[in-house]
Amino acid sequence: MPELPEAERARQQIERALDREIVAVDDTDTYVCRPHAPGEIAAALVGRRLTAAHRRGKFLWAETDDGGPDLGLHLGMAGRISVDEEPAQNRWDRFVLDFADGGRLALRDKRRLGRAVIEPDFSHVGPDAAEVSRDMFRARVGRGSIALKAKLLDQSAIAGVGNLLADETLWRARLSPRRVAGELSADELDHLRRQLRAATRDAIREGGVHTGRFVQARGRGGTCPRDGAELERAAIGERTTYWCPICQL
DNA sequence: AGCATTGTTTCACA
DNA sequence: TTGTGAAACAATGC
Repeated sequence: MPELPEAERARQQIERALDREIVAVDDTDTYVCRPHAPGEIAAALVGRRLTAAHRRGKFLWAETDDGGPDLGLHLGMAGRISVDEEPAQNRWDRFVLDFADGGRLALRDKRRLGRAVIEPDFSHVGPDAAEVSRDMFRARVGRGSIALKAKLLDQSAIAGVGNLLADETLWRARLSPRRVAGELSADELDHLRRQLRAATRDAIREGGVHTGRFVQARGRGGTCPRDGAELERAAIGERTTYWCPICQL
């Protein structure tokens, strides 16, 4: 599920858990909490409160009071943030904060590719895909011999675009995922950035990347919503990619 | 049974 | 050293 729009939703959930005293932490999933040992995150957080929730791309973090450490969270391939919901049945709550008021915040993740960590390092994460400036976008996306689709997925170039949002954006921009990133013109890059912002904004408003017009058509191995052509399919950047061979050039 | 999967990290190689 | 590509990771769903 989680791409930038879902991560933004998760950030808003975390905001509901601010300013409440943390009385217990379940950090016993050593894979989700790696490289921390069990109890390490708990020792750092018990007695503190979360004071602000932030996001860059798909990476989330919360500040804590009294100069405490930041808590980094990532949804991985299937995670979501649940606040004040009943505990999940089958041990899908991989990381949990319990609050003094009886509420709780959980990283609920059927797979275990989500992540909880103290003092997260974002030094290799690029600017947020929804906020990146025109000049920054040209410089970071419009370079290299890599396929354009793969460049959009590179979180160190710009952060937040996942497989579905990439396909949706490229379709809107009428650009082929196979184009070489470094060979796009400045005009094409500006246009791509506009379409990326629009696709992201729409997805946040409508409730997720699944609501995208192209994503919906794509799932059913279908046809281009614009011209009805059979969609092309291939692995690009190690991810399954769909595009319209007629209108995406 | 086998394969694919909305993500990230790590490693090999040019 | 940098950029690129591929595999590993965990668990579920089709």
